[in-house]
Amino acid sequence: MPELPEVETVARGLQIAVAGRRIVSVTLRKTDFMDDPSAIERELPGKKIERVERYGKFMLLQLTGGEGKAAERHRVERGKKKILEEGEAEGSPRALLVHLGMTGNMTTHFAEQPLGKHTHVMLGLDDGRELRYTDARRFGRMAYLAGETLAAELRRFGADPLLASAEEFAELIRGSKARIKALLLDQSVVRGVGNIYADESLWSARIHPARSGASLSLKEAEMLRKMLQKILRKAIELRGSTISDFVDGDGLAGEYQQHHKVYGRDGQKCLRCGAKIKCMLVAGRSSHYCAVCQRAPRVARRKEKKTKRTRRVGTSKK
DNA sequence: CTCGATCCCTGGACGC
DNA sequence: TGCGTCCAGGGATCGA
Repeated sequence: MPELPEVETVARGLQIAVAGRRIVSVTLRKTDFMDDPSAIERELPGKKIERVERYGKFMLLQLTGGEGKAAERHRVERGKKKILEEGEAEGSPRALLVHLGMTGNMTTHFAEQPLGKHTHVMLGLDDGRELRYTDARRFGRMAYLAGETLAAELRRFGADPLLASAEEFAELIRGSKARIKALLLDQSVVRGVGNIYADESLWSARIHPARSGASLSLKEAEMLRKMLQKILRKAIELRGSTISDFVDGDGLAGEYQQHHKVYGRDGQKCLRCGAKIKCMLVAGRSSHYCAVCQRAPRVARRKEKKTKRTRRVGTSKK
């Protein structure tokens, strides 16, 4: 499941593999995960991939230069005013935004290699290779954005956890009554953190996932920031976590899953105190924690005792 | 503002 | 072996 470290891993790989290459062709299969498939078909051919970087859980393929004939015609038709409004004037930034969702990946192939079952985008490159996007569940997203549209999209997201200062982070977290786990997962608060690294950092900082952000002391907020950064850096170093099938551009699995302290360890012993690791739903996500090391807020503690098991009956159909 | 519920989607795990 | 069912997860959206 690609979170910040996994996306960083893929982005770094692609920076080496495809930066400087020009896109010569675009072939799409399923397109329901794209904002505007026709824009992708129209705008990408002729563009050069200047660089590939990570933005939260997104990859940004920064594009420059040449337009396809169709794009040129399209522009002329719309007139200059409209173009400026949409921020597509000459020299304005353009990028292909790629979110890997749960099962997405982007890798280079030789054009003659057979397509995977869930490969939905093939970008032909000027050296004969293909940059392919594969995503079984299509929880990902792909969008071609430029100028102010691109800038506005990027503004929706919060701080990069690796860059956030102590003051900024504490303010973001302590300024909300929402539960800390929900805040960590909220991309408009902090960009890039998903379920695994939220649980891992909360365990390391000894903070219960159901605590309100506002209830954290300055010291706790700073501990959380430090642990989060430490964990993310280490995970990047180890090319992320491979739970089911995540691999980087070289087909290499990540190794950070071997360092998970709580995620997926429910029922096993806490590596710090030996108590049993528990799992509860917080912010709609399974949250792994140690009830001894991470002291629960009052409300949650009461709830934990009362609530046995709320099973929902599936919506049978078909 | 914050919450939970629901939907999207498919592979894999599990029960029978 | 082969069904059916449930579950995972990020994010959008909607109603409470």
